[in-house]
Amino acid sequence: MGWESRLTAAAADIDLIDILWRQDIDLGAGREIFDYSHRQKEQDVDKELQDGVEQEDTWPGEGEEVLAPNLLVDGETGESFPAQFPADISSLTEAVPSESEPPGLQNNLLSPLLTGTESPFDLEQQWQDLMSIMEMQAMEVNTSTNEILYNNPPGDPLSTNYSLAPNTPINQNVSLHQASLGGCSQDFSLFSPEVESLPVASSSTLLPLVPSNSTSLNSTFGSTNLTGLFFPPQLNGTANDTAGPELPDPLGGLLDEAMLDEISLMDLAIEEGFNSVQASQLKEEFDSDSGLSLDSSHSPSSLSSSEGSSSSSSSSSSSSSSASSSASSSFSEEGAVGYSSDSETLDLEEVEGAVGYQPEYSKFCRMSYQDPSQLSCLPYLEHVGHNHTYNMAPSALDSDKQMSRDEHRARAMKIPFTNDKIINLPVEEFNELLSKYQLSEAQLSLIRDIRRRGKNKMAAQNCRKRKLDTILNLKRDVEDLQRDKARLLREKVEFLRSLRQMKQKVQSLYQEVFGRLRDENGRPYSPSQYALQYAGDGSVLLIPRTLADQQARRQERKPKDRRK
DNA sequence: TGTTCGTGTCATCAA
DNA sequence: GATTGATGACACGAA
Repeated sequence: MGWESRLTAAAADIDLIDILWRQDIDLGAGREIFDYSHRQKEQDVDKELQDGVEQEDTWPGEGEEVLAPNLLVDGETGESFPAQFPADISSLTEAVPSESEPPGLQNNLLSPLLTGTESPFDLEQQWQDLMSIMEMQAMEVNTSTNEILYNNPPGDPLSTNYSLAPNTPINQNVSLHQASLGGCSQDFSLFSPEVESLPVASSSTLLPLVPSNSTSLNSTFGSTNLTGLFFPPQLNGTANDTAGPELPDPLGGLLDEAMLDEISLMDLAIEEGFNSVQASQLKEEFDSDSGLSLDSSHSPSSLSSSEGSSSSSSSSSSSSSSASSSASSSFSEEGAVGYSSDSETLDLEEVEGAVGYQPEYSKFCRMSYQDPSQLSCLPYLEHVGHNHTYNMAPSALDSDKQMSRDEHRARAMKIPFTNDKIINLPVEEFNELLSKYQLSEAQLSLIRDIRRRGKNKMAAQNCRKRKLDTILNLKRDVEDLQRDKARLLREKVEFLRSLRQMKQKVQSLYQEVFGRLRDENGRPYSPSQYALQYAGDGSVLLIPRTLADQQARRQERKPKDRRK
């Protein structure tokens, strides 16, 4: 049963909450801000109703009948709102606005639980968060966001409204004592030295908390008028003020459906087994401004026709095959060529054992030399079979007709050894080979050119592969960093949400405690005249608002002085 | 027909 | 100084 439907039992309450909500929605406060405290009060109401005790409104003259005349009309929303709300029912120190203070100041004197910690989360900060998360949505590929946001049981109004992560360290059963101790002391200015030094016993204005007896409790919560009971005019006004600027929903406008849909799409890509590169390509479907288009659609199996033909043709080269055994050992020792687009030259073992680059990213590359397994026959490097540049006419295609330009030149110049040897032999062996033959200057020049071009060709291939590796590594790094950023933003959102919930709990506890307080005559204290304040020892004091105002101002000055 | 890609080649630099 | 590797730039053919 949702909170709205429950509220239908008290239409006046709905109106009032709507008024408050509409006033605050501009400031980013979600309606759920009101929901939690209301939910708690409903529980109390149910409890009281079960006791069968029907009581009057506990705030003298603060029922709806009295409330109505005090309503003011909001110039912006056109809604009515109570005229003299105290700044914040949850304010424990400085949240005691004097009624003579201007509204602006009252806003600043909201609950210390809120004001004291809101500075990092002011409106500007919220917008920065919003923008950050808007960036995050474009890169987010983690599934956790959806899980956190959507996996709440639908029947749980708390989790539904607050989207509380399972591990969010929120104690749902926070007691007043818990709320006033330990962990809150840092964030909430409840335990200021001023508070601790208050002359508790001597001050006649300070009233010790006297727990109401059962009768007064019943008189407090027995009312069926939820508005008058839980949101007395001033308290309602406080809730309004508090929920508005103080408790903006960090997720309110951030994780909208469009964003989550996109995140879900990216999550789906991951869940469907896409690897990071594929996921990144999917992302490029959305945002293709990287300038890096790694075409993975070209599988390594799609060897170009030129490669295939060159491979087959070169493998049948008789001269190459005869020299392969002698040359290959030298190549390995020399560490010649890593990968070879003209991989026709070396057998697979030598290709893999040689220097160069293993085709780690072969699936991303169109380069046909990426996959050694595709190279069934691996003759010599000089048999470059790229048919687009050096191939002979198709009519000349037979086993050893597809030769490179240098091969043709070598044949024309009657070079007595293979281009493979020319290119890949170590310098000493190469010179030794040259010395065995009587070669003309033209032949020697051609041989040196062949060797230079052959080595440079392999170097160019290695260079290109290296460049590709660098690009891919950078792309991977970018993805990792984007993932980290998204994770940190998610954590920030969760922390903000937890903080907001804690504030709401404290606020609710304040309301509850204050509402139960009774003076000597059994009447409740007016929130416009009194406020609760925590002492350093964990006790709670009821102090006049004027004193609380002074405390609040002192608290406000402190951070300013610190900045100076 | 223009673009993109893969490749070979040259020039240059550095080790 | 020669050799070799790396790399930018260019040209070419193929898709």
